[in-house]
Amino acid sequence: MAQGQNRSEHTHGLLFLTDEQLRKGIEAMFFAYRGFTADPDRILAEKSYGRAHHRALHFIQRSPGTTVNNLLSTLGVTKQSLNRVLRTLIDDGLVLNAVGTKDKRERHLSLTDAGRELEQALSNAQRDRMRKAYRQAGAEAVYGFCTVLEAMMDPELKKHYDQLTGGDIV
Amino acid sequence: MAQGQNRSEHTHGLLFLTDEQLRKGIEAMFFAYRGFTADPDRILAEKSYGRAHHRALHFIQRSPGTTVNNLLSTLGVTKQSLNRVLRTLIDDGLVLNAVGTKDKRERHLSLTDAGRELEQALSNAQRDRMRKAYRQAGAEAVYGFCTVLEAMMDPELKKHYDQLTGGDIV
DNA sequence: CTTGGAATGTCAACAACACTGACATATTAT
DNA sequence: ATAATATGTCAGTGTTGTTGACATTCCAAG
Repeated sequence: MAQGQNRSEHTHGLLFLTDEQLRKGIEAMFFAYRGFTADPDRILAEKSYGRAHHRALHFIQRSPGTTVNNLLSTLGVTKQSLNRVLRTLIDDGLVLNAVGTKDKRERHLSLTDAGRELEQALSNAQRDRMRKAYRQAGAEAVYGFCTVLEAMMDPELKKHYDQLTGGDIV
Repeated sequence: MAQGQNRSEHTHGLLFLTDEQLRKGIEAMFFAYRGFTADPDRILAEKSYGRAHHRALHFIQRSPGTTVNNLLSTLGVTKQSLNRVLRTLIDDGLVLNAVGTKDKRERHLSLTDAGRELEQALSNAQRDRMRKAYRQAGAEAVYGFCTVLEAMMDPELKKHYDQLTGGDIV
């Protein structure tokens, strides 16, 4: 299917992108995302948690002491939706909810030891797959991988990403 | 945050992957996937369809005449879940459901003109973002992007992907 | 030709996770 | 005092996934 032409586009740095090539990239995203979430999903199912719990744990771990509002805009869900998840995590003793010292309206979220433990288990599973994929693909590919993903983000989401990662990946 | 070291890892082709770097890749997938689905989601919301409808339309367009069972294993959902979606698409006149000629148990799925029209609108929106990201990132990056995504897939899903794409991307 | 199994469709119930809208409370800012 | 902010909560709804059960249709093997 015109693979020679495709390769030449690649090696010559030209981008004559056909709909077919774009469609392949779309399908790659679809199938890869399934793999991306598969391992944590298995762990979560055991503890009757869902993906939403994983996301909350991840970003709380990533920004300990973050406020509910900040987490809200990072995750891009409604407060009711986030609250349902946070409620169970707090009740189960995985997340701490501390009243702010400067502004007492704010609640600062952090993980308990148990919360860190689960977050670690989930992250390890996800990182294992990511590490294998990285190793298999090679450093150049990883660099390109992140570059394209960053270019795919909505500007508003990119801000959150940059804030978390310091704007540079790999 | 040790970016000089990161860059050297990249340029020297070595992969000393820290948990921090892997975590960044994970967040890139998370934020990018949100952007990836954002544009089709807006169109779908207007017509009160969901992502599941988009996926069905996409893979039926991709393999016209495919059977329900094949679609089932590609999408990785239960037949009840898929059937609910197919039902509405067939009733709304977007999908055709033809009894198999050789094996009359099988149903062969294809798009009507209206179905093709919606699928095109959805795909165009998604491809536009993908195209911009590809152009912005460059050909080398695109190649790496697909390589890493492919390495991230479950072997079972990779089969479906290879079957659809012919095993070579970009 | 009967029978077993495969492919499909459908019903019911349920759960996760998103949404909207409304309302309460505490706190801070004006 | 009053307005705005940050958070929490209640109620209702929708999409998408799940299980389990059951019927139908049809192919293929005995």
